[in-house]
Amino acid sequence: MSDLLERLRGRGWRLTAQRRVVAEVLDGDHVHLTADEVHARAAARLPEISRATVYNTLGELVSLGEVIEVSTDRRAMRYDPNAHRPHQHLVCGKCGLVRDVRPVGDPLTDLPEGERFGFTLSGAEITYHGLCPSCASD
Amino acid sequence: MSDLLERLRGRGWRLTAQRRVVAEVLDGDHVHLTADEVHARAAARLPEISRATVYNTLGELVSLGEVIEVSTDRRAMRYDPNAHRPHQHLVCGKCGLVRDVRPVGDPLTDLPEGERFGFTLSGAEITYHGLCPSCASD
DNA sequence: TTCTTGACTTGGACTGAGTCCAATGTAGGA
DNA sequence: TCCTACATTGGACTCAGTCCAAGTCAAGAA
Ligand SMILES: [Mn+2]
Ligand SMILES: [Mn+2]
Ligand SMILES: [Zn+2]
Ligand SMILES: [Zn+2]
Repeated sequence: MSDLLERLRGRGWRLTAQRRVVAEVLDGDHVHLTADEVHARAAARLPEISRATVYNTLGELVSLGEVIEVSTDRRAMRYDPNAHRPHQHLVCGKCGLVRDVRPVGDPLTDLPEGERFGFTLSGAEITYHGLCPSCASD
Repeated sequence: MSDLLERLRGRGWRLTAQRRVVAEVLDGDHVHLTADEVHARAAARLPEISRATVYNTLGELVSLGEVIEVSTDRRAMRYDPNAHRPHQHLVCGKCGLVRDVRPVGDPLTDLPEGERFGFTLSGAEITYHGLCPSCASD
């Protein structure tokens, strides 16, 4: 994650305490936090950080391609640091748990020419829905 | 569409003018309107209809399985009367045009056992992204 | 090391989408 | 025709996110 910060500094990013804690909070696997969750965790380390800065920083990380936005429900957008390896999402409909998954094959090839309506395709997003082990046994 | 209204009346639905115009507005193919678009079109026929009633009616149609909710962007939910035949969506990233598409195969079978994390799967939603013919030639 | 300055951060006002509710109206059975 | 449980209404409210003017500060220049 500090290699991330170095990379961004090389791209002209000013390294502030606020940006550092946001990057730290986003470290890990299967991380899909909302902006307010990021803010709460960042504020635990740096109490004066504002919501506006969290939104600014997340937006920059997204446009720099270091974080992707994922919407798993009709509520808040989630921020995912696993931007380097393409993947899809498996969501528990009861507790909201999100796992990164890699289906076999390229989703784009499943859409036959006759179903493309002349579009130029650029990508596909898949959300698998189900119940996680602990929610299934309730 | 009036067969829909009959079916719902058989299920104890009171047939009001408001519900009738909401159902009429949702008729057609490749229809994916936001609640406010439904409200605007319904109000053209029945000026006194309220936003609250449009939301109530759409919510009922969704829980009765007659309409599905689709979120194609980070903005408003869209309401899709094509609830009878399972399908996926192809979205133009520029103008927002949405087409119903049917990829080959069952998306669920593309997720190998080792990538299911013990979940009980219930469905998969795919959004294909691209540019429609007129946006691609700009 | 200090200076300078444009980039960064801040709190709070604002927006858009959606929910909730108490008061009012009405579909449809008796 | 009457009754009433169900439906509709406007407006207040919530939640996620955006915007802004004022204040702060990282980091290059000297
Ligand atoms: Mn992910
Ligand atoms: Mn559709
Ligand atoms: Zn669960
Ligand atoms: Zn287009």
